Amino acid sequence: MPPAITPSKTDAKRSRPAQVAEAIKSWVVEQGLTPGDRLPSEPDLIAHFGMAKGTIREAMRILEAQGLVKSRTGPGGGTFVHEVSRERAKALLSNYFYFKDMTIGDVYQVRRALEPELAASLAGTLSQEQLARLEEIVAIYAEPPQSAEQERDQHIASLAFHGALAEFSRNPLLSFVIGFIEKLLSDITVYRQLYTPHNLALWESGLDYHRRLIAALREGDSGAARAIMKAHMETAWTHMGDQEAKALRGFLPE
Amino acid sequence: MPPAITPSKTDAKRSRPAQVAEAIKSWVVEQGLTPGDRLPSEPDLIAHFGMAKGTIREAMRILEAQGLVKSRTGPGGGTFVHEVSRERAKALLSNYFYFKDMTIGDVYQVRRALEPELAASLAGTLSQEQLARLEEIVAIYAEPPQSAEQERDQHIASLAFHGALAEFSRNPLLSFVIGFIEKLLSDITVYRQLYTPHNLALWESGLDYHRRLIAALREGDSGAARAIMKAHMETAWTHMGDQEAKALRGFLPE
DNA sequence: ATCTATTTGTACGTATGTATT
DNA sequence: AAATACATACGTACAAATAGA
Repeated sequence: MPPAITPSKTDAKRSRPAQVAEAIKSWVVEQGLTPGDRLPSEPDLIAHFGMAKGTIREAMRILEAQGLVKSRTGPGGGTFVHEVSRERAKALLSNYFYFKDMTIGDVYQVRRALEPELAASLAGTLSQEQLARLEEIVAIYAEPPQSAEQERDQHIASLAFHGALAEFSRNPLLSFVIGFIEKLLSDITVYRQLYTPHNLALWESGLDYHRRLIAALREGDSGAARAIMKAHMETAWTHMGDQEAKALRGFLPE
Repeated sequence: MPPAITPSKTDAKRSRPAQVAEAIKSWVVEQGLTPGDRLPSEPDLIAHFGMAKGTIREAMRILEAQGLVKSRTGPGGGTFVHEVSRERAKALLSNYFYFKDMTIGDVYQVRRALEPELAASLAGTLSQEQLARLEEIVAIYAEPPQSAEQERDQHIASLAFHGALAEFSRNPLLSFVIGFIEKLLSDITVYRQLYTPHNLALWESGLDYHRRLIAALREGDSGAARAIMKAHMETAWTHMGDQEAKALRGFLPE
């Protein structure tokens, strides 16, 4: 059942493949197709739109680049509707910020507002497995780092702690934004060695915050969770120093 | 100057066009190309990668779908690096949330945390033109609506007020997230007639909040701006009622 | 394990737009 | 107005991958 869309609509400006991609997208929405559903085969689309193979394929690539479909070869193969993955969405959004001058301070302005809210909303909602997962992560930086490499790994892990909290949230928007922030900071740590020069006091306080947070989450003490996270963010914020002006730029992930 | 990347790297899983797109992307980063810079011509890329035209073109479509390049025909034409636009980034991110069950309540949980912060950070930083723009927007809903259509337009405008504030921010991340939220709510209003059934008291309070906010922003009173926005959000939040459970879904914009 | 059918993936040559000079 | 330089579109042929007999 090929899409019932006219080949060339009023938006004459756009390229043919872009128009086709758009038509297929609307068709998917109209039909209420869900992940796993199959799109018409390449030959079918060629016949239906009356266009060349290359044109149809380019359209498919557009949809694929957006993470909306995935193709498989072979019998029973074809192109299938695909749920845009979290990772894909983060990567695409990173492209946008690549061209922006964003500072660590900018990121923390958002973190300070959102992370306490996340912590509060998570209190009392986590399963034993999820709490255990958090403790696993904390264990990675339970001891002071012995090398620069280990210090970096610990820094990544402490960011992953926040990423895990984000994943546990039932609020897709809050979850995504905090997860994206974690990726931003994590990428910058990996690609640019931009992590706090070792500071024993800061490391100790961070560890303590994370442990107290887990306790508050386990006990379902929403107010305490919020307060702990708030203090955690403020501490990190005040210790950022000159790094806050540092722009994070220079990578186009995928 | 063709990219100095090997045609087929270790990631054998990905399709050829995807690999080429990735190679070109890294090359752009390495070369430090900026928006407006030209990529090698199609024939050059074909020669360099030793691949067929179609393959190269599909790669270009991938980059174009991500908003990273734009092509022009004619002499002096070609494919050019392009800054990912705000609109494109929002559309791509919308694709992600299309598959999520997000409620109005979820959106407001984030709004309540971010909007007051935005308001506070904007106090005293706005130009006369920007303040005038805000007042222009407020004028649209200065009088009670006369029709359902006008009511919708006013609702969109009051959302645009927040969108304008977001655009005025110098924090790209905060700006984008709030702008994206505005788009989400705005789209849902247009596509689903999902706006508050008319409530004169609520309309009046919203108008009042916006006006007082402009005054606080003009006077540079950061604390007042934050407090006003906070109260504004809380009021809207408490008046949401049963709508907060309503999922916003059903559109794949571009 | 081999063949076979199905469906996407790649290659290449040619023709058609489109905008600049 | 015409030539030029570039992307865009078409059509066919063949290659690769995968599931099933």
